[in-house]
Amino acid sequence: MKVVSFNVNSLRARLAVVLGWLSEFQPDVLCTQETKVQDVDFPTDAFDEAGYKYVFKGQKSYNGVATFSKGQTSNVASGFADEPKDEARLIKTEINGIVIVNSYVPQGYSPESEKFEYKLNWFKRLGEYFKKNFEPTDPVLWVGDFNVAPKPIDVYDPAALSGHVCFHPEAQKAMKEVMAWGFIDVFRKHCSEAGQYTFWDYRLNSFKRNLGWRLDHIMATQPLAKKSTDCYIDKKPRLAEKPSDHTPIVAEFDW
Amino acid sequence: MKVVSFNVNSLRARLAVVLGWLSEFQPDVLCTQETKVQDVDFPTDAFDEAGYKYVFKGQKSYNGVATFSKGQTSNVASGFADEPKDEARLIKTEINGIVIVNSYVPQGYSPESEKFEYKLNWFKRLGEYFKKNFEPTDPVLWVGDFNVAPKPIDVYDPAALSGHVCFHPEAQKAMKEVMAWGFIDVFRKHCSEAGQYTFWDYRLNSFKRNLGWRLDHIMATQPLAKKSTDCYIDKKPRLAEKPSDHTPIVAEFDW
DNA sequence: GTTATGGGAG
DNA sequence: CTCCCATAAC
Repeated sequence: MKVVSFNVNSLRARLAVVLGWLSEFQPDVLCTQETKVQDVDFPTDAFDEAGYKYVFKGQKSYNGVATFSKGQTSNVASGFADEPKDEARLIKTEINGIVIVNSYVPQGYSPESEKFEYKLNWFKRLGEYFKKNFEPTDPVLWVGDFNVAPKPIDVYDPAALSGHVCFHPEAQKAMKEVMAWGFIDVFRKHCSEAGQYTFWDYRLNSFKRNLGWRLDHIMATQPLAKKSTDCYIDKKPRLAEKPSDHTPIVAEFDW
Repeated sequence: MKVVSFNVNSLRARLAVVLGWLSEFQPDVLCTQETKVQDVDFPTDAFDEAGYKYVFKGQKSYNGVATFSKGQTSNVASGFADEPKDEARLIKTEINGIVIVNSYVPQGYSPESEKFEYKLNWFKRLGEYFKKNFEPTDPVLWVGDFNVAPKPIDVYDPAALSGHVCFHPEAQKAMKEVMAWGFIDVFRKHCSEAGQYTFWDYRLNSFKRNLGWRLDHIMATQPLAKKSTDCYIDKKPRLAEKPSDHTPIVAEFDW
């Protein structure tokens, strides 16, 4: 079973890239973030033709998540139960006996801002969400753009980026506390290399110089993690005609 | 010798269409209007690669003209000599012994507006320009988007469009007075059919219903007109991925 | 840089 | 419907 996370930076602007990549890569599950499309405008037809099921939660201009799958989806829910008016950043579904939580964690703007507080709190709420709804012994995947590079090895220049909202001790701690419930970093199970990134700023020619960040993750509970056979970042979509600033991360499971 | 006029409605937005069409059609001269690009941003590299020379006069957002050619250009001049601060609507060059005046005549907004006065006056100044600089016995081409359909046969519904700035007796008269100096309508020399248009409004599905206007013209002085062998409108670019609202008009000369 | 928006223009 | 712009977010 092949599961992917990909921040598409507008699903409609990236439609050709996403469809081409789906067709070539044939993942079982594709979790996308920053779809930037309202539900009413979601391009369902294109994915019907591609033979994928979909669940989505979007809003105008910003955020938005969508999960595509070959197999049937069930028990779909979006956002946190207590906060129906939240931004479109979380969608849960069950596919093939696995709970898949697709999340677009707030970026946080600056460490002094309210948005950063919102980010830290969002992680906290997500931690409570897992505790309340699942057990670490369940097959659960937490997937998406976390807007956090967990360790110095996960950014191109830890010294220069020190204190950035996506490489900030408090953000790292907030993420770690969610992890502590029972998640394993599937990528780091398979690869301990430096220089492995999923995001490059559009500016500065950062992709060509590999000035990147590892912000997109596939986390699995123990029963799933022990069945993972591979995890890798696919940089091909970043070389497409209209690349996103993120690139897909792929995990494979014996499931 | 193949000469073309094409209002591209943004040269940069239409770059792929224009390059593809150039490569397929191989005209000797291509006059474009509404390039909507400042000279500093002109996409010279793409046309260098395509093997075309270019002369251009542009401005931000609106108007702009560019003439492309396989052969060498000389004696380039833009605008009217007396009005250096005019909009970028006229560029003259000489190619292969022919004077080529590429013009984007003001649209005129509404018959009551100052812009319509400007349009009528622009034709008048152009008439004086020809009188002052050339003889009707010279090989001169006046080419471009004139924003005038000269006769009822040149619009899809003369009754409904009566009084429109592009089908207005005063605009038609102003254009006719420039013609009277010594120009022949090369298209009408070869084709007297109705329903032959070069412009369709993006709205209303007008292209599919052929609700068009013949606004783009290739006019020639006698020595050139008598050597014209064909003149036709090529609707293929209007079927491209990103069509302009205009389509090219092509003239061929034994020259 | 690249996406989005809304307003102005045709 | 398709451009342009300015602004905002990342």
